[in-house]
Amino acid sequence: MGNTDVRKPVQKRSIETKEKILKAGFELICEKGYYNTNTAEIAKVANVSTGIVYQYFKDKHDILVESLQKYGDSIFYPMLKVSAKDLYDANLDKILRNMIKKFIKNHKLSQYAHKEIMAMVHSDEDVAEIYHHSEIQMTDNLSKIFTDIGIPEQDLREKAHITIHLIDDICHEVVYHRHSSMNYDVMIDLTIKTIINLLN
Amino acid sequence: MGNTDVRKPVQKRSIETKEKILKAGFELICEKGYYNTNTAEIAKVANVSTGIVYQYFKDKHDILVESLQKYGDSIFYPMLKVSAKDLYDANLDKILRNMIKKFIKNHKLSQYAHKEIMAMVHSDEDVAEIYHHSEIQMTDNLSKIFTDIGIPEQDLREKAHITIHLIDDICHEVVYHRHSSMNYDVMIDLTIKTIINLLN
Amino acid sequence: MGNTDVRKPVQKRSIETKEKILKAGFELICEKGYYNTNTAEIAKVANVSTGIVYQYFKDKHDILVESLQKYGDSIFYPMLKVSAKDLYDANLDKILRNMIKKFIKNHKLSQYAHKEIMAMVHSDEDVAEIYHHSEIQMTDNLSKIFTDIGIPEQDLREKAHITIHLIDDICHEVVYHRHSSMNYDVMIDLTIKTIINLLN
Amino acid sequence: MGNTDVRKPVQKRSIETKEKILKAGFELICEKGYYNTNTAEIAKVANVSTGIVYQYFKDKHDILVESLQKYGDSIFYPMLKVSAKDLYDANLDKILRNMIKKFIKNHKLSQYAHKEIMAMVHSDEDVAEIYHHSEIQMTDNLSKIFTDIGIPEQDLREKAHITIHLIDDICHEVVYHRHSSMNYDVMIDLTIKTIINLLN
DNA sequence: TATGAATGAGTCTTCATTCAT
DNA sequence: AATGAATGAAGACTCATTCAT
Repeated sequence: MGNTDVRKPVQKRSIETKEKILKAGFELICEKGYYNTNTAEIAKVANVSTGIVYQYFKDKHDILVESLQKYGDSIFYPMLKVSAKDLYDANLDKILRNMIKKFIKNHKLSQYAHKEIMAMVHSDEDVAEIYHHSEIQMTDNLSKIFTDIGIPEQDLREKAHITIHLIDDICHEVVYHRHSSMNYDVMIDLTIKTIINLLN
Repeated sequence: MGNTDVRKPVQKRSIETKEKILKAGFELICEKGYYNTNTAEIAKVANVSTGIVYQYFKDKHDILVESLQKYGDSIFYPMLKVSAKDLYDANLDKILRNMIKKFIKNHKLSQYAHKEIMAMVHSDEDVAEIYHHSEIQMTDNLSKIFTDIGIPEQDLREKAHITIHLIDDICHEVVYHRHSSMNYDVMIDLTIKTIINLLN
Repeated sequence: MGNTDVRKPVQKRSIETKEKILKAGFELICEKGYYNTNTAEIAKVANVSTGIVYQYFKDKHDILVESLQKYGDSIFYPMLKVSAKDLYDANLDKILRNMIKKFIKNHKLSQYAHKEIMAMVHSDEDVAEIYHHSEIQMTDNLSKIFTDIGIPEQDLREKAHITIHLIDDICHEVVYHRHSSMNYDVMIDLTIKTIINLLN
Repeated sequence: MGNTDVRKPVQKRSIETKEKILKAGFELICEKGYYNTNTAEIAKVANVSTGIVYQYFKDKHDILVESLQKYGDSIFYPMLKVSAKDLYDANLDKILRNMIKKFIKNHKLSQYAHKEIMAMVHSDEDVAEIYHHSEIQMTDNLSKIFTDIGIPEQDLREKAHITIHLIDDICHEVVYHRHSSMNYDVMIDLTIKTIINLLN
């Protein structure tokens, strides 16, 4: 009888509360990491009481999982959020440069998140599943983009996958900017050239 | 308070004890992650008492740092431990294939470690320093290898850096083998081809 | 890390809990000393969980400081809690005798406290500040009492200070009653006579 | 058979070792307090190993007790170490001033000790016994001095006792010098005057 | 006698989670 | 639906004491 399970909010107010928690949780975890974020803080940032958190989420881990399901893509592959407009001129070099630019611009949320979440992929089945689902989808997205602009079909998904990693790497390199001895403009050019070569 | 500095072991027994703790700590952290490993467990696996840990290490974090300094390379860049023999035939394709093979063979330790440590790079200055030091060194190593086998000098360090990431990515892809829809043999071939192209 | 500041209780229940902890902490510290009292015990005596203690106090030391701020005067200068009634007859001898009597009657709390706290004055800046603030206030109080009953103003604060110590000493002497060879009635008389002489 | 008790050193080297521990322990405890001093530190300052400490002392507490027995007087009543020379001119005012001067000069060791030890008097029977034995002896000493310089015998021990406290108080006042609003020269003069009056 | 490495019980503190209101 | 006070298990770290050498 007693419905002590996690509540599935239907009322508008409920939905908003859950949303606030999810957002606060995601932001804090991204910023400081899962283990350095506590539920009291999440509640505080979400502007709700600590108790209410457990009416919408089974436990802390659940907040992580649900927030990843909701916002994960934005940290996993921010550079792949290419709009139709970006693809309009169908110039591969431009498209790739756009992706990199976009990533760098939006990297705020990803500061800590990307790597930390990746780490959890190895210890947490739920996180792993979300991540790989996201990865496949992104690969498919990119494959489709490539098809659209006339890249030959052969091994396309494998190529897309490598491309994603190449972009991801150069982006992180630039964003975190750790190597003073490295010329980033050269690296970006090299990366783009490499991808274009890979695709042809 | 107190003058209980961290002990610098000189006697043989001391050195062994510190070694045991370091090894146990590193293995557990790699396997389960830093936050999921507690000092009592490290002591237990090392077969020592909890107290002794703090005679050799300032705190738990210190175990992480020292173990990374000691064993870090093996998780950061296992594929770059190329021997002179590997370079003997001077065939780039073979060298790269060897690296990948070596990585895959030795990935045991890296299970959890690589990603988690990378995550900490963003929250932990000490870890960041060790990692980036390692990264630079690996880039230099690879640059030297490339020079040795006659790759032109231009932008060599940038190219080496991209190469490392390409190898790293494909290795993880294969080791964790997540994507049933992906043909790994093709990916390896593509990666090697891409690198060779990049270098010429 | 985290934003778990110390809570400032506003609700009635909160205030009571904090009060209970403060009281338990103070009593235990007085009875057994700061270092021989542990937080688990404080919580137990206060009839709360160990965790809640740290919602109201930053740490164990904070319990000491706050309890001193609240109850300190009662152990530092119990004899100076003279009421207006005590001063009514304006007889110095009677006033002093009253102080001593009052101290002896109320010495329960001070069993361990007075000396231990005094000891901490030398190692603990916070305790020192509270104590000296209390000391000054007591000196001022007594000066005022003296002025009220017509003692000449010259060097009055210095005289009050010496007076306080003389009373304090005789009180402790009597309360702890260590010296079988000493006649306490004589000592009290001598002390009072000495003070009266000092003031004129 | 096995003589596992605490060793009574007879050989010269043994005696010296024990001495070193005693001295180091006493100094550290005086300086930082009993609870803030650990045995490892005592051993280090004494320049011996941690293990050897337990061949000469039953436990940490034993170090405290024995060191108090040996050096206690110097912190309990440093001002009473009057030499025959000091008494030569038989001027009470001068004698008392000398005591105060001597105390202030030698207060180094007493920094922390006096109060802390006093605190322990209330929780530690052994310390209590030592302290009170010392107190009685000092009272007797001073009584004898007073007799020697012709102070009338009546209630002499009680007077000596009060005198000791008066000197003790003024000395601490001056040494720790906390009250900017207090004129210490005046206080010293008042104290001496008070004592002289008390004795006549 | 002496060393100093090792022990492990004890202490403070944190935090995910529950509960009374 | 919501609050926030309360819980208590768990973890990092300390230190008096013992033990192998």
